[in-house]
Amino acid sequence: MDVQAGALYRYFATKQDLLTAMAERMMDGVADAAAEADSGDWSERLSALARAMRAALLARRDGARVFAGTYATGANTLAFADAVAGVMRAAGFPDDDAARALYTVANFTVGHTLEEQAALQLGNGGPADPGVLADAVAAGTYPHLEAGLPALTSTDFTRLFEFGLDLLIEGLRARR
Amino acid sequence: MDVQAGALYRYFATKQDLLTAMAERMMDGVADAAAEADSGDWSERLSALARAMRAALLARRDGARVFAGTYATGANTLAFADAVAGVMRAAGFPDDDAARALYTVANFTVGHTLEEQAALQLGNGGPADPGVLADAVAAGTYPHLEAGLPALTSTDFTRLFEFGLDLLIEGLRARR
DNA sequence: ACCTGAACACCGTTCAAGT
DNA sequence: ACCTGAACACCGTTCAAGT
Repeated sequence: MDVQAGALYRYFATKQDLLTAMAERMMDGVADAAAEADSGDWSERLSALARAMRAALLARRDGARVFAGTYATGANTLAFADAVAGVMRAAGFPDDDAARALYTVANFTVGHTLEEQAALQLGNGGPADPGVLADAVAAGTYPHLEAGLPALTSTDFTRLFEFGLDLLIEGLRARR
Repeated sequence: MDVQAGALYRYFATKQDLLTAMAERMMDGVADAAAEADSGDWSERLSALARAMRAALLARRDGARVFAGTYATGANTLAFADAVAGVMRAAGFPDDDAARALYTVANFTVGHTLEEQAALQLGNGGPADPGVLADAVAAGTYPHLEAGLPALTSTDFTRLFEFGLDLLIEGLRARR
């Protein structure tokens, strides 16, 4: 914005408040992903919500860090949370499990995207480039990491996200 | 430490380096949790590693935030990663799935503990107390959140962590 | 009503000077 | 060898003064 930093204090009491408003803004429309899911299957609707949240965080520089650093309780964020819990309850899960599943999915999504965006910035001329991990593994004796190095240094974060999401959904299915 | 801030620059080139060293220090001994697990079952050994990591982050103020903000590739962190991948490979998972499972477990654990420590600090005279969520839900129309409010506002973070961990493990079992 | 510009306290970093 | 003290640039915040 073409404005001095101090001018923002007319609209937000503190920088935290500004960041919280930004987090709220990022979540705009994310809850709609459930209704837009192709099938009526609960697992597809849950996946759609998680993917929409990841996409929303990825759309802004440091989106995950901003979201993780705030305690957003705005309408968009609550609508998203309500949608996730709603999908779970409709699938037959008890109310408290639906609430816990919401936290698990959200925490995983934020944790994943936090790492994804951090890796993106390291690639963009940051202090440590991705080769650091390969070098560190080569320097020590980590047989299991060495075996998984292709997957560990892969930049296909979508696949990594889908892997974790699949684990959560299969875990939910087993508990149903 | 009884020392001026500037004195630390004899040991660390930048504050980031100091934080990375702190992250490394927190992970000291966490990898040993796998060997100390009661049973030889892979799921018990994996759970033990995840619990040990959460405990290590919880042991320090802002532990999760420090860990999430660094790109730690020290011996302790790599030993932990190698232990997780090792448990997975021994359980029969292919190398790349073992690597991805490591990321999923780590991202979930960091994401969960990040939120857990944030909530702890909000309780300690922070700007927003836990009642904020209840108030926000009461003000709007969020039927599914209302139904799950007891679980949503619970301070039993161990139970919440175990719930998510169980989902991941059952998801892994289904894929095995 | 809304912004600028200057000021303040604070923090990351540097470095000459002390011991 | 290791620390202090002062300095610098930068950032979050405040506020009087402008339009």
